[in-house]
Amino acid sequence: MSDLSIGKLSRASGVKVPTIRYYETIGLLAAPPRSEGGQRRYGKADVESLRFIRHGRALGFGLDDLRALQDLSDRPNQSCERADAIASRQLAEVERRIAGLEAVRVELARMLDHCAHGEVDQCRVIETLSDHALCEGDHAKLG
Amino acid sequence: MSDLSIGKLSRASGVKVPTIRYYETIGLLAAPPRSEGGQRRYGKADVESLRFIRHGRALGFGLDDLRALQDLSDRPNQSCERADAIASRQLAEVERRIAGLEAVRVELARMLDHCAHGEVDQCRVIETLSDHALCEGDHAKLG
DNA sequence: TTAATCTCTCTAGTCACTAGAGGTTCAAGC
DNA sequence: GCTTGAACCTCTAGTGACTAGAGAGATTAA
Repeated sequence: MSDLSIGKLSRASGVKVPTIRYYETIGLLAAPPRSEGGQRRYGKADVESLRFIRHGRALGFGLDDLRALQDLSDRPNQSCERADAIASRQLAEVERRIAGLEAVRVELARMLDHCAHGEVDQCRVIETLSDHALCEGDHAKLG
Repeated sequence: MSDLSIGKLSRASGVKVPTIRYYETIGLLAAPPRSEGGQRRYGKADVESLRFIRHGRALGFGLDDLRALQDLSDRPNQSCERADAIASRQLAEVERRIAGLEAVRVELARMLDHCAHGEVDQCRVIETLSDHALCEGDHAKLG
């Protein structure tokens, strides 16, 4: 009802203009009505919707998950089991990534620590990278 | 000299066949000689090269960084200042990501913890996502 | 020789945007 | 009412680092 242009919606929601249009093309945000000249006109519900998405993205949810969570929030009488499941999976994924990055952090720090800051042929940084045996398998994919 | 096919190189290095070809197209791995029938034939140096790359990727380095580090390791008499700089930047980046993910982990855990496991309209998970005010700004981009 | 496996190139798809070209509409000031 | 400049439109292509698949040719073991 408040008749926002895409630029105003962008400022109100913190989501960039091209990103809003992108969300529309993939069906994550409903296509709004248009002005006579063909420009998009949004209402307050769209601000909420985009904030929801933005917050979810900041928490690392994929757009598919956010679509599912949006669908759930539109049907308030359902069990929130599915929402829980999605969030739990995301938490597990985040924990997995933290663990991976932590291992990486340790190895990078050790590399830098042991480097004598001399010439390349004695450089721990490059040496460590070359010598995969020193680390084989102890750091997972970072996703 | 050991005349490996791309499949054997793949098994020896732990890098998938299409990825090896991809590295060749972007100039990260040198184009090898070919058999009479046109198939790629590799030597031991390629195994080393791919292990170097694989280890670097596992540590989160981008392919451009790995190209730079490769170049450095080919010129052993240079100062390793640049290698140090690249690794330091990477360490900082990893630490930034860990911090971001840690904030995300805390919020996801709180969400799930407070969820009464009832219906969607009382669901903390969806509520928290909707209510961006609860978190505004306290978690950075995850990169 | 034959069959199975491997390898070849090429194109297109992934995710979640981002950038740019080239053109149209809107809103504010005069 | 007119002008100007910002905002808006669509469309295509690019990002990083691969991954998937089609359709054809090469290699190798029995």
